[in-house]
Amino acid sequence: MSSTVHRIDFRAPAPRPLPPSAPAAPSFEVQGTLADIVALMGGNAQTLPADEAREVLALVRVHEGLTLFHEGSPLHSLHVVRSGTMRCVKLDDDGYEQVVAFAGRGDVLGFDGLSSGAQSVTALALEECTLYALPLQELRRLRIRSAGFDAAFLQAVSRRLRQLFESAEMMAAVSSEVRLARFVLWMSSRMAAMGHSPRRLRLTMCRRDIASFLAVAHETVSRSFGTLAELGCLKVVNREIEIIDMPLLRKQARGTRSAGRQASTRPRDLPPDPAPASPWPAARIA
Amino acid sequence: MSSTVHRIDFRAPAPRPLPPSAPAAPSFEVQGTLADIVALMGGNAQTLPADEAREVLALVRVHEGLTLFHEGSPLHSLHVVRSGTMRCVKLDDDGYEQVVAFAGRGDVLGFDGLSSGAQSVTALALEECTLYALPLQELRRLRIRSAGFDAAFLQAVSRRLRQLFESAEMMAAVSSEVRLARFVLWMSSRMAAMGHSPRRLRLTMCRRDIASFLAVAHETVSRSFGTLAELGCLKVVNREIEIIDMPLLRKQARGTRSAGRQASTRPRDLPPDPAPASPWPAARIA
DNA sequence: CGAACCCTTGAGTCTGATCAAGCATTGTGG
DNA sequence: CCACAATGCTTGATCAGACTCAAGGGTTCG
Repeated sequence: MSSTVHRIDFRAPAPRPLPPSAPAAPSFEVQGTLADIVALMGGNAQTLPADEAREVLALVRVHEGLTLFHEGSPLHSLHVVRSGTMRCVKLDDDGYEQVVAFAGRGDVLGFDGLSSGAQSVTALALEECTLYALPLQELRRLRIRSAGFDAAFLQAVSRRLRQLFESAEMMAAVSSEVRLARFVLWMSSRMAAMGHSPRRLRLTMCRRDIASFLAVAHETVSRSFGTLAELGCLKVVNREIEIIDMPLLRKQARGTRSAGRQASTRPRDLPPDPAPASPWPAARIA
Repeated sequence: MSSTVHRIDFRAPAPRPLPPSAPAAPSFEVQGTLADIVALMGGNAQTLPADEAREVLALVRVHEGLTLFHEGSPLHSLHVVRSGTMRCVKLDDDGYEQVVAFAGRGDVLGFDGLSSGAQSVTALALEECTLYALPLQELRRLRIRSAGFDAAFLQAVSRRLRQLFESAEMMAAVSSEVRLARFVLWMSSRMAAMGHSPRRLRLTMCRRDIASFLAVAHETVSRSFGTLAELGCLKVVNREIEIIDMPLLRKQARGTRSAGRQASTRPRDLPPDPAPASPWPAARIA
């Protein structure tokens, strides 16, 4: 301990090349309506007046592997993912990168840069993606023009914020196996929210990305997948995941103190009184 | 591995008692103006029309240890911290709690619940706190009435979002020592942003809270503090932290491959070409 | 076919979680 | 005012989960 000199950085993700400096020249397509994006963000498109609903918005297409925007670059527009998955990374001082989020359909990108005027993460496409581009000026105009859009927008940002809390919960301590189980469940619920089957996932990111996101080594991700498969929770073939036993998977995702002694389970500073059942409405987080 | 049965959950935080079911009866005080809260959230209060600036807003006071709201409870109002520090936790299925954020002056609480209509975390006061209470209806009214408020509000939410990315970066992998170093720097920059000295910190949370937040054991936090002190970065006396050698601390907060061999430093999939200097504006994240 | 990745598996080492005491502080009640 | 209990903080010893290093199959692509 005293000789920190020898400390080796065992940060999970292996080094990545500097992003393929492709300045990302996404092709624009004039498509999409206000009704579209409102629904996308979780608002109620029905309530939009007809004239608003027909407003046309710009769409951007980003090809696999390309960068939509770079950390530190000036913030011109927000983006809302319409299809595909984006990977948000922060560049470490050493050039290592840390995956801080995966953004899918309905997620807002760039909002976190509003307060500083610069992007706080780099966003790359894990697969072919289409996104609504909302120049800040346009954003303001829309929010003023359409109360429905404004509400939906806030909804989307709120969802994003909650997602980050959830991912904090994922990365929080616990063993790597539990972390991965939670990750799979998270992906599953996202799939479900998009109308897809919650049991069959096609991961769009490689092991290393998952590893970086969960803050473990990519070899550990492999091994944990293996373990979960052995347990009968999953069937794993490369990036194809099938959830075999959902309850078991959930169980794995929990504290996993499972069988055996649970001696120290009792909160050690439990007050003398019997502490009645939880006095507030049970949390109903995913 | 095959026998996960024996896996022990080594999640960092020790068990906590169920929150002191105190229903938190905060005392209300009629204080605070719109100009106040706008400045607090990072907006420009100067630009507010005089009549708007004088709008009076409700303040809530929460005493140390008390709960402002519980995870899962219906969302009535957002809150903006004016003084003090709040601790945001998520309750694990087993009753363990995970600290997901510390909220200080200017931070918005509850916004993440907007999309679901329920609080997604529990908020407790680490010390005596005062907060602006913004009932949702009031919030909408203010946003419509005052463009300045609206802008400031978005700013604050944006800041919060970025903070979460930053804390993701903190928890991300790396050794516990590095994590703690980053935590201290983070606290320091927060102090600086509030006009306080960035070298002298009075931590408002106990070791266990830090441990939970960073996803390590509380003993490890102690040891890491010790190590950083030995290295000459810090002086630590209980919750009083003095940063002695800021550059050294920063260095510790980095990848910390420090001296010795740095063989594998070269990104292993560096493209054949010499890869010129970073093509985009250097990231300037704290 | 080779190059470049991605994924998996193995062996060895080390950080950090656990369990267990010990001080230091605080505050409560006799 | 002083003991006693309750917490918070620190330190030690032990053990195992996970990181690193290394190497081998599988794919995809030019």
